[in-house]
Amino acid sequence: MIAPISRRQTQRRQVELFSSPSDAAARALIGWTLSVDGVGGRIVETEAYHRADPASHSFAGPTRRNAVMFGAVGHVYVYRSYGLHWCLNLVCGDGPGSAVLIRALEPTLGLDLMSARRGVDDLSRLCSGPGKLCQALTVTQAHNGLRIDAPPFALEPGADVQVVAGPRIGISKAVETPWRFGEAGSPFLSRPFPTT
DNA sequence: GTATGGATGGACT
DNA sequence: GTCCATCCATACT
Repeated sequence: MIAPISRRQTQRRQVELFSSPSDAAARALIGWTLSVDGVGGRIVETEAYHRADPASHSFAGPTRRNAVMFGAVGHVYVYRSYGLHWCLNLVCGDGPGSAVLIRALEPTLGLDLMSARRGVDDLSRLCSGPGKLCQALTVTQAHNGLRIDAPPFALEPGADVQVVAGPRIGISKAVETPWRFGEAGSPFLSRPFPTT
């Protein structure tokens, strides 16, 4: 059993993470534990976006919808997708307009609550997609702009894991930029990574 | 003012 | 594999 790291250590690692370029941050986030009101799990899949990226919401400059992306790092940007689902991003990067989309979690905290919210028992389908994990953690527009290092959110570093990269999902521009990251072999991904 | 399309998920064939 | 539910920022007219 590994001793829990100190709060100070956690803060130091968060600051380092938030200020990294979004692709490095997206890769580094794999293995961290994210929770909302004590419910959540290990991050196993992310995608990076940044200001000069045609696939990014921030590409066209600041708007009311994406304003959080141009604000302070360490805050969450929540947006509605296809009029139906919510997607959770962590603002982080070496310049304004960068963020990391949290795409999948390995459920570890509050399993019963997440199952009930999702109406699904299968752990591998509980948080295996950006819209699913928001439903499981009850993340909505109301969370847009909140800090990820303060309640109801919590973000804790985890052990290093083997990370694989691939093309991002569901975008029509910059399709080949390999800025989707995931834990190698995890059964909790939204989709498998292409085998290279 | 109207048109459009997207960082999706689930139900269905 | 296909289809559809249904919101909102943006790009037009």
